[in-house]
Amino acid sequence: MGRTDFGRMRCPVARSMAVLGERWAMLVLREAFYGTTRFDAFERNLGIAPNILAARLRDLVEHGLLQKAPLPEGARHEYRLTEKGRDFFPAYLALKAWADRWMTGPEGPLVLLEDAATGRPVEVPVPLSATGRPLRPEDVRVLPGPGAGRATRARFGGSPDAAHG
Amino acid sequence: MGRTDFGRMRCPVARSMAVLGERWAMLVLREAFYGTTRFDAFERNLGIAPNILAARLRDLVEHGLLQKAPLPEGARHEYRLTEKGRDFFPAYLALKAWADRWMTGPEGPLVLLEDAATGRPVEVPVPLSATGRPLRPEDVRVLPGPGAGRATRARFGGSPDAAHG
DNA sequence: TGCTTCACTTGCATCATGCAAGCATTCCGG
DNA sequence: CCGGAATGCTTGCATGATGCAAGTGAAGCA
Repeated sequence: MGRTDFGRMRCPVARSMAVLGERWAMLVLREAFYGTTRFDAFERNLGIAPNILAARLRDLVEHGLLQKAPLPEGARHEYRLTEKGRDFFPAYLALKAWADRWMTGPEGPLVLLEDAATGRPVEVPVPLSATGRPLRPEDVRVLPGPGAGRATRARFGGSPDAAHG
Repeated sequence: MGRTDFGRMRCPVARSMAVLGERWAMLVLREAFYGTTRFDAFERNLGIAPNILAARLRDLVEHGLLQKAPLPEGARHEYRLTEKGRDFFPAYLALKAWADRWMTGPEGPLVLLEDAATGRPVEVPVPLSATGRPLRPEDVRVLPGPGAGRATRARFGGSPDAAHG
C-alpha cells in the first residue's frame, strides 16, 4: 500500500503536512530563515544526505515556499524564500519559542534572534483569551468553517451564524 | 543505516522534530487540541491506521505532550494534553493561520476557532518589527545563544554581549 | 586544457508506513 | 454467569522512505 497523501485532505493543516511534515523539511526552512541559500551550505549546516536535501528542496520549491534563483554565473543557483515561505516565519518562531522552552538543555538555546534594526530580542506573542491570559485549547470553541464538509459539521455543530442566532 | 536521530541534535527546533516531525504527529496534536481523547475517536477523526496511531500516541506520551488518564471504569483510558502539550497550542495556531492562508481551497477553512467566553474569533498575532510590520527573516539578526557550540559561533559571529560592547 | 566546484543522482540496505486481520482485556445485557 | 460488543492495541507483510557512499555531468577557473 502507498502512504497516506495529506495533500488530498481537506484540512489545511493536514495539507500543509504534505510538505512540512516530510523529514527535514522544517529544518531546511530553518536554514532558509537563517540565511542559507546554497545547496552545499544547506548540506553542511544541516548534516543532511544530499539525496534527501535535493528531494526536500524540490518539495519546497514545488509547494511554493522556496524558489530557485539563478546566480549571475548563470548555471549555479541559490534557493530563496518566496512570499509564501516568508509568511511561515511567524509559525517557525512560535515553534522555536516552544522548543526553546521545552527542548533545550540546561545550557540554553543555541541561537537568539533579535530585531536587526533595534537590537531588541524578537518577542513571539501568543494568542490571548478574553481574560488576557494565553489561550488554552479548552478556552476555544471549534466551529465548522466555510470549507467544512458533513463530517466536520456533524462533529462541531452548527455554523457560527447559527450559533449566534 | 539508521535514521538520523534529531533528538541528538543541539538545536531545540531539531530536537522537537524528533517527536513533532514524525508522520501524523502534528495531526494527532490537532485532534487533542480539538478535544479528541479516546483512541477510536483519534482513529476515526484522523483516518489513521491503528498501529501508526498507537506508535504516535506512545511517542507523544513519552515526550510529555500527552498523558494517559485512566477512566473511572479503570481499564480504559484517554489521552489528555499535559502542560507541555498545551503550551504547543500557540505554535499550532500559527501553523493553522499559515495553512488557512496558503493551503486552503476556494471553499475556505474547514474549521474556525473562537474564544468560548466571548464568541470572538481567535486572533493569532505575529511578531512585529520595530516599524510595526510583520517581522521578516531578513529583519532578524541571528546570534549564538548560551547553548551555542563552536560551529554556531563561527557561523553567526560574536555573542550578544560582544555585539553590544 | 585540466582540475575544481557545484548540484545533484545512483544502487543498495535498512527502517517506516499502512493494510487487514486478529488478539487480550474489559464492559454490559440477558 | 455467559456471550457478544467495545476498547486498545499487535501482528505479518508489501511497499515506500531514508541515508550511506560513491559517482556523474556541467560549469567555473587558473
